Amino acid sequence: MDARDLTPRPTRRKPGEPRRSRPVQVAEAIKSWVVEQGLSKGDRLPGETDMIARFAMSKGTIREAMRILEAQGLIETRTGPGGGSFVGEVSAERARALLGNYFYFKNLSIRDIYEVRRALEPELAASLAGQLDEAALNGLEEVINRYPEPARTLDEEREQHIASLLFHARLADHAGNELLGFLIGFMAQILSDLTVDRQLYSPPNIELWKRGRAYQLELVDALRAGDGKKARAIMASHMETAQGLMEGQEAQVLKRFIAE
Amino acid sequence: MDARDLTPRPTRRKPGEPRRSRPVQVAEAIKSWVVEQGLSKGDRLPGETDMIARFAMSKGTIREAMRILEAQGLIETRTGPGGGSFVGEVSAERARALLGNYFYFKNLSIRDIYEVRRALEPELAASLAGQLDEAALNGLEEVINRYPEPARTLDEEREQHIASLLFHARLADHAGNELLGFLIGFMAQILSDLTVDRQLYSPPNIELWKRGRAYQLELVDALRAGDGKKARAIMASHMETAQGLMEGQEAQVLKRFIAE
DNA sequence: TAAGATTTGTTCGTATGTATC
DNA sequence: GGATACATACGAACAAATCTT
Repeated sequence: MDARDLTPRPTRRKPGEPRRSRPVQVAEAIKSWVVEQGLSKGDRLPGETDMIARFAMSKGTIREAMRILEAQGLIETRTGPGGGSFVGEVSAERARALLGNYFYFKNLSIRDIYEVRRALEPELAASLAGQLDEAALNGLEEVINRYPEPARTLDEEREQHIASLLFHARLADHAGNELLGFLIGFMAQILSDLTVDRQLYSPPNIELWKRGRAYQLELVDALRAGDGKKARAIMASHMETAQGLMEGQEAQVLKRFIAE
Repeated sequence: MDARDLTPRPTRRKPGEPRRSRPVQVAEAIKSWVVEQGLSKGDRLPGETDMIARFAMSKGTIREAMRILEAQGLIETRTGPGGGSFVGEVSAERARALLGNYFYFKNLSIRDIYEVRRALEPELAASLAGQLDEAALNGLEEVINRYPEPARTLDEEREQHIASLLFHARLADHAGNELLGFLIGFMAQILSDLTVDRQLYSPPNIELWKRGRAYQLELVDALRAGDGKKARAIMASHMETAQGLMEGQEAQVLKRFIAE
């Protein structure tokens, strides 16, 4: 392994730019070094003492840099012999969390989310027709059948909402297109969070439960039959009614909030 | 400000879960503390010495925790009197970068990206009809007119591709729906990166330039006229031809690669 | 301009924890 | 269980940035 001098050059920064601390600079340097070397998942990075020598920085600075890369999901670190830091793929879960931080401040409306869902989910449904094996299809049906009856308590109601979104997340997991799959999974998650945070499951809505369940069963049939057009149509229709019902819930919550 | 004991409790971890280092635990604790307190953008966090006391941890550990939060875009830190760490909104730019890390490993195809673009961009176009003021419309035209003539050099060709994607990013900036806007901006960026990385601008493609430019001019007209249906149709058509041409470029690159 | 106060930034030496052999 | 090879954590001292006077 080459041991070039990796000391970060004192790059000029534009007046507007915030000053970049050394740990940040080191993290950037390590990142581009990894890319240059063409390292990939699982490959080992130089150890702490090695880094200290290469970058001519103290242990503390190096460690802060490593924590930065770790927070972004780019490396993983283990102690002990054979330990050290390793290149790690960013997991879908972490990517969802990081992206979720961005939208945390944005106060998305149900309408915003469904505008995107209505455009994407039917495409996914169509692309999946005839592509799923029996195990996958059974897995979907298992999720649907977790709640064969209308909810009796508020807790059950909440669980039903979440299970219904889980159905879409499962569908997304099987997407051939990873971009499409990720986006749909992400939306299922923020809807899940919103539902819980804003208690969109209250008051109970039997209509939503009945329609949602029927659509999902029909959809699985169409997927099993390999009928892409039908799958797309069912999903499009499902999205439309779900949006209407969810916006209704959102309005109720707002009303409740104002009334207090 | 209350000074409760925030020492992280030694929470049991499941056998599968990787061990969480103290900086990570502290970062999580700070994050949920901020949420509990209802702090928002610009609010100040306790200083380093304060944190050291609250968490009963060393300075280094606290600092590593802060770097983790900083890497996620959740806080910003300044030195000097009146300095310290502050709650900061995650910028769109940072969110794009973090999400880009996830897809870095995934090797998306042009087809994958356009499957999503074809579903989303027409929606954006339609939603923007009649919504943009003259300044915004002129801004869009300025981008289009950066390259009124076909490229003469490879460098110009690359710049034209990127400017064309910038047009879409600008459009996305004006979206009323922040989710939709972010996603389209993100796709413009990864396409931009892919174009440069894989040299998808080579060989020069006059057809792509001519059609793209014509579509964009028509689109701005439709937006100015407030004709949503027309805007949607133009964008849908634009996406379809662009996908075809870009997949052609991708195939050429592949061929060139095999031939070598 | 200069000095002083405040707050983060960086270093180094040492000790401890953890996983492998 | 002991030796080894790693990361992890602590504390005290010093440096740098920035605001105020």
